[in-house]
Amino acid sequence: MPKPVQKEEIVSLLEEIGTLMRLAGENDFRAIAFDRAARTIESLDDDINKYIDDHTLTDLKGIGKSIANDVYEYAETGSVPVLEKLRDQVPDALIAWLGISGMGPKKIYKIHKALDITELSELKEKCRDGSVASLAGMGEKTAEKILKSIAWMEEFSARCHIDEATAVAELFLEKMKNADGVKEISVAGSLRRALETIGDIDLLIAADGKDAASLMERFTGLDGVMEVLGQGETKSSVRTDEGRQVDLRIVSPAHYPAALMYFTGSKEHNVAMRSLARGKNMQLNEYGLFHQTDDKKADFDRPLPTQSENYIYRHLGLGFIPPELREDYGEFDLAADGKVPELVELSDMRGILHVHSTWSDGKKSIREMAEACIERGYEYLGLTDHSQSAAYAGGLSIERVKQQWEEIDALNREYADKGIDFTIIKGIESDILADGRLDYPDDLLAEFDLVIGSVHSGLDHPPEKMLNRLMEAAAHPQVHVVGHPTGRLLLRRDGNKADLNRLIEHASKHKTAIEINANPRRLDLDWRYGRKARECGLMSAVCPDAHDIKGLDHMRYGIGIARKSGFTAGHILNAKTLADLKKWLGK
DNA sequence: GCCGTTTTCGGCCCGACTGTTTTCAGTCG
Ligand SMILES: Nc1nc2c(ncn2[C@H]2C[C@H](O)[C@@H](COP(=O)(O)OP(=O)(O)OP(=O)(O)O)O2)c(=O)[nH]1
Ligand SMILES: [Mg+2]
Ligand SMILES: [Mg+2]
Ligand SMILES: [Zn+2]
Repeated sequence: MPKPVQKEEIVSLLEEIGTLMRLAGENDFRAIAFDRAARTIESLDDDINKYIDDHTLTDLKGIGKSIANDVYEYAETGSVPVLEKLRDQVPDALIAWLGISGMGPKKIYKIHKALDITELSELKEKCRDGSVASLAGMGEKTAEKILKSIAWMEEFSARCHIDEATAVAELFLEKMKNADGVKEISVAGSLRRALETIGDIDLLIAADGKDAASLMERFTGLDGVMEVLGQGETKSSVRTDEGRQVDLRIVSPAHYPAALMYFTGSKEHNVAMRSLARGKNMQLNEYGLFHQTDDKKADFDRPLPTQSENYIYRHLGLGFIPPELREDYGEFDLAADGKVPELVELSDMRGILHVHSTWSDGKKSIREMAEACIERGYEYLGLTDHSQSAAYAGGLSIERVKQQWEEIDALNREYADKGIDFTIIKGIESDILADGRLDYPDDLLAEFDLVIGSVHSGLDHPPEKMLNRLMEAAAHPQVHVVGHPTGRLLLRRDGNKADLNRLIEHASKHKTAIEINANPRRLDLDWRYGRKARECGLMSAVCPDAHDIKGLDHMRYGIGIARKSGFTAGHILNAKTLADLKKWLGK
């Protein structure tokens, strides 16, 4: 029996093979096969070791005999011959060079071979001293561009949080939308899909051909544009002062729907759509959906009607797929059967859960937070300050809890007297202690109307132990919601590696919800667990985890993740009316 | 390397921009 492996190990193993293959100049389709296999393993929601023990990996899509045997071999021996051979051929250090924009596998391998260098520092040196420019197919500009790209890479991170990207996008939208000739304008790319982190910001404009050039000029000349990375007739890219890349694509109004679909992606969704089209003797690109010519190219003289994205899905026998679902992560199965869920919307939300006040580490009083909720049209606020062990965050002693309840009671009476239809719910975000117990005696916990159990300490516990803590909390009769289950901080700190598929099964069984923490630094539970969660009938809650008033406006990002998860309003606790929520909490 | 109610071999998404080239490869979206 081979020793158990972690899913993540296999994923990075396959990714490394694929990447090194490309660098080694292998057939790209072979490399793509390894990438695809990695994606399949990554999306597995049961134990990979079962497939390894039973030798059934080839049941999975994109995994054939060859890759399956590589994985079995790895599980047995800890190494794979094909990878060892590739490592001999291509130094691992070259993988870092792929982060330099404008540098792909061909250039990297060529420079590495011709100049016998592998380190980034050496590459910089050889760009400066003219060695790179003297290579065939390269020149002065090549070397300059490499140096510039390395500088960008070292100064700015490749991806950013979604709130930062949203702010950049809104600024550019504002500055472009009233320009002469703009007929339509939209955010596209990962931001439109509400991905948890954003690489660059993609904008699409519909305009007549005569206006395109002046719009491009306007875009590349905007305040805050530090550098123009490229400028053509239909698309341009710039870098902002903050180091974010913004791409603009301009198409004529007739092409706008197809272009919006293309530019929204994801790449994997696009590839799947285009393959589907070919399978039906049609060709899909950013200009539309077309019948085929005899040599299976797009016949631009024979377009199908595409007045909206929806038309394109229809022609391909699919229901409309909302942008958030376009990740090639199961949406085609849903859309083919007409089973795309009616996704939850921000306007479905009736109340706010998981908010901190000055009683613990929040910046605003209960009254201030409550009034901000009222202004935003919410019916209730589930106040959840930190519990007593969270000394670092001003966690509440039992005595303070009781004092807080008095303040809440007084505020609720005041709202009732004034005829304001708003209720503050007595809640707590209780630490899940190292042994899985909660942070107050059960009889006190029972007096709260809302208990969120979250891990804030012992973050380095091994996966199995962490899972046990989370499962124990989920099974605790007084716990309603498990908070930010992995504890990840996007772009900063990986979350714990507990098997969340098992937590989801367990929580569903005990009728405990798992939150989607809407803070753009967390967005945890991750949307990739949505399918599993829906299968298990898990409830969730979209929680701002707000420590100040601005934090309440993070709800939109949490809703994005809830939609990516495939959740309807029926899956979300705080889409319930207060009466229904109370019924659920009191179960 | 993977896959198949049009196939077990021959496809695998498709177009824009750049730089170095003299007709296109490489990279990116
Ligand atoms: N058909 C096709 N479309 C692509 C390809 N690469 C990118 N696109 C489309 C889909 C992408 O969502 C869109 C924008 O590209 P980006 O590189 O900005 O990717 P995206 O925004 O999805 O992710 P990001 O957060 O920017 O890394 O362009 C491709 O290889 N083929
Ligand atoms: Mg993008
Ligand atoms: Mg882009
Ligand atoms: Zn917390």
